[in-house]
Amino acid sequence: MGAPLFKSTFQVKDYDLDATLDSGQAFRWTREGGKWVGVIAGRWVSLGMANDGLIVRTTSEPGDWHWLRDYLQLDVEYDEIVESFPDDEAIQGAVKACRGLRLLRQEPWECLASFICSSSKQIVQIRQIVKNLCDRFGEHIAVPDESSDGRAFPTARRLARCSEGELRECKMGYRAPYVLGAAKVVTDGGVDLNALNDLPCAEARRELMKLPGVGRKVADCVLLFAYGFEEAFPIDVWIGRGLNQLYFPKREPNRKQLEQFTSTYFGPHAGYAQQYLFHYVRTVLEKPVRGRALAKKK
DNA sequence: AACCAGGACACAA
DNA sequence: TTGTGTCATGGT
Repeated sequence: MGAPLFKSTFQVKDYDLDATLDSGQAFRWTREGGKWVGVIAGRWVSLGMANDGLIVRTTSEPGDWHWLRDYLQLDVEYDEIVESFPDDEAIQGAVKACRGLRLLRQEPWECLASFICSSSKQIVQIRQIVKNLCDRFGEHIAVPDESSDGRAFPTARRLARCSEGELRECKMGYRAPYVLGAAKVVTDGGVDLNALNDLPCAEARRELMKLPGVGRKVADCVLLFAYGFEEAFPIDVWIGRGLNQLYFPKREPNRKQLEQFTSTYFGPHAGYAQQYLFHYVRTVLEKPVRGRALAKKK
């Protein structure tokens, strides 16, 4: 039979669970009957909202909830963050439309491997690749219902033992050698993921970019979503188009110029601003036109 | 049925 | 240093 389930409630305010778990920063959360089911640090977890309270069910012994508070970032000063944004129409509109959207604090290796797989992929496909990896190579974890199959995200050590073909069977295509190479470097200490917390953001970024398949954008995602470097501002195709539309409707700057702009303009919590803009352009601005409106001109 | 996706990389200029 | 073709796979 399944593992016993422990329930606890956390008082939260300004926390939009749906937006947070479904905004393209983490890829394993699934909706199951009004609740979100996922895995945090090898623990099966179910999350739900009711009466301004966050209801948590987990197979992990209650007591020290630090792993949960840290992952969900329950203790951040939300108001201070959104009030630090510049007072322009675009970002203020995004905050107004997405109030309660949060950044998570994910495990570095899972975040890193997932975003190596993310390049030039739609979010639904990234989720499928990550699921394939977990189903094939993740350790079994305790689950409340024996009919379900809970697994942790596979360790770097485990993936380093895979063949490139086994990874390609997870449908990650040309990213397979990247994931394999990164897993090997991380496993034999070429890059120490546990040491990046103590580095300045720029140095941590340089370390990450030593890994195969990790360029500026993937590195920034990991810096922001796993290490909490809030000055990191990942620029993908959506953010690039969004910034062009909202801030530079005529000029159309290139990627480097956008990096310059975003490194100062949005302030010390720029990474949060980035997540608001990302969610905003995807759920509000471009919904009716599905991208065509901003196609390359000429 | 084309077009594009939370890009990185080797290679050109 | 900045710009282009290529790389799998599948959603819309």
